[in-house]
Amino acid sequence: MANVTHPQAGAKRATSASDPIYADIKARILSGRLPPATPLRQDEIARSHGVSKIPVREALRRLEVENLVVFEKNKGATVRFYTETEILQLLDIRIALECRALELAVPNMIAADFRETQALLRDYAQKVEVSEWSRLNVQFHQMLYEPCGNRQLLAMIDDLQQKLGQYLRLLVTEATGLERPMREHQDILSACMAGDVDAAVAALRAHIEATKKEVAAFLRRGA
Amino acid sequence: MANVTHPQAGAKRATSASDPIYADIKARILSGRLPPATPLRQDEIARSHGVSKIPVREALRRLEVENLVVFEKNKGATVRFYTETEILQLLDIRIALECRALELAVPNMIAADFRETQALLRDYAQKVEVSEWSRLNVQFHQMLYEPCGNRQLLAMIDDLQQKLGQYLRLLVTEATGLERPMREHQDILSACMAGDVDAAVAALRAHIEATKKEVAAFLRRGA
DNA sequence: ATTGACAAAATAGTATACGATTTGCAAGAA
DNA sequence: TTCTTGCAAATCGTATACTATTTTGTCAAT
Repeated sequence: MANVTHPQAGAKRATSASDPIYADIKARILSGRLPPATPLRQDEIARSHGVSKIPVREALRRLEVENLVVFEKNKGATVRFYTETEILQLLDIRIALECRALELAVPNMIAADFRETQALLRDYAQKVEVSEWSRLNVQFHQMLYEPCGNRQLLAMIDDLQQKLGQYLRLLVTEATGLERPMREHQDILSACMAGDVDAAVAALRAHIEATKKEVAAFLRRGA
Repeated sequence: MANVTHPQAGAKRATSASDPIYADIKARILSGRLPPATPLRQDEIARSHGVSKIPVREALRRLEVENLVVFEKNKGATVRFYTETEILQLLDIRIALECRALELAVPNMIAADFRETQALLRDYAQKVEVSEWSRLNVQFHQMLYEPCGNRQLLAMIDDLQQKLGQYLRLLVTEATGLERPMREHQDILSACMAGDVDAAVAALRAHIEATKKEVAAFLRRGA
């Protein structure tokens, strides 16, 4: 079954006209520049990218599968929004995926991993800019999971992070402050360094559950 | 943020020409009728469905995002295959998602759930047809997770099951026999009925890990 | 003023058409 | 024979063009 010479092996698929359009719209949705319910006019996108509607539609169909846009027959595509319930459910899925990734990663971590992650946490504590917090937070989590060696799992985690970021970028950091997350991050890392898988997973789970509670409160207050 | 009147709320999107094509090709890939590396000729598919290439390409782009087909520039789409490593990694993701779903589901289970699931297991034991085993197995798992109430999570589990089924439909049941899985299924259900979340999750995890070992052995033998 | 009907404009969806790339095959050279 | 080389056919990718549906704007009747 394994077949190294087959085209799809390493294959960064050569680019088609829909690829840059796909990437552009996706980035704009995930960054919040295209808020939920924004209509995505095909002619307009086509014109702005200097192509016809066909690659545009292909890009939009791809985003549809990723649950980032919604098609309505003869009305076109709009940026999808997630309900409060769905956002909280995504956090439950985060717990599943990230705990598993960490569980698989801990046995593979080496000294260099610990050094780099520890250094990241130090930077984290010193940054004052709120916009940096979010980026560093994501990076911390990625560094924890990366040694798990399961690319598909890492991709799913990344996908979730981006979707949630679209809604939570500001809140979590601003509303929460840094103390709790920082303390929890350190707990997780310490358990990893001790090689205690169960403790690390428990700490991570508690961390995400705490985040979930904050998010739930925030959304109740009417986001 | 919640908005019941918004178009995308309940929204079964009205059908476009690419929908039936998408569904057809997806079903044929997942059932194994279109084996990995099969080229998917756009003109041919278009002709057989009585449409032009455009809806066909949209369908294929959707399948590409789902990792079911691969595009190569100017060569078109082929059915994607997963390597042995990737299949085993999918099983690791199964552990993550299904254990989480069960954990969330157990507290929501009611007497009727137990009755139906128990009945299913009895049927299971009496069926002789191998083809039925696989279907009943999937159904058993779905019934366990359904009370978790997280549609997105259930959809992801279903997606995984189908992708794995494409490769493992026969093997797992034929190579393994029924004794082990049956015993493990009963263990899981008993723990659920006792309301013991931890025991249920532990039993499920052991069940999937055992499956993973069998799959690994099967694949090593050269599937 | 408000509503209803209808025409006009905008937009979506898809077939057709065509240039570009790849593939298959045959003929000739090593 | 085996390896090039060079068409010809097949196939892909996308622009153009046309139809169908939805939205918008206008005007008359209430």
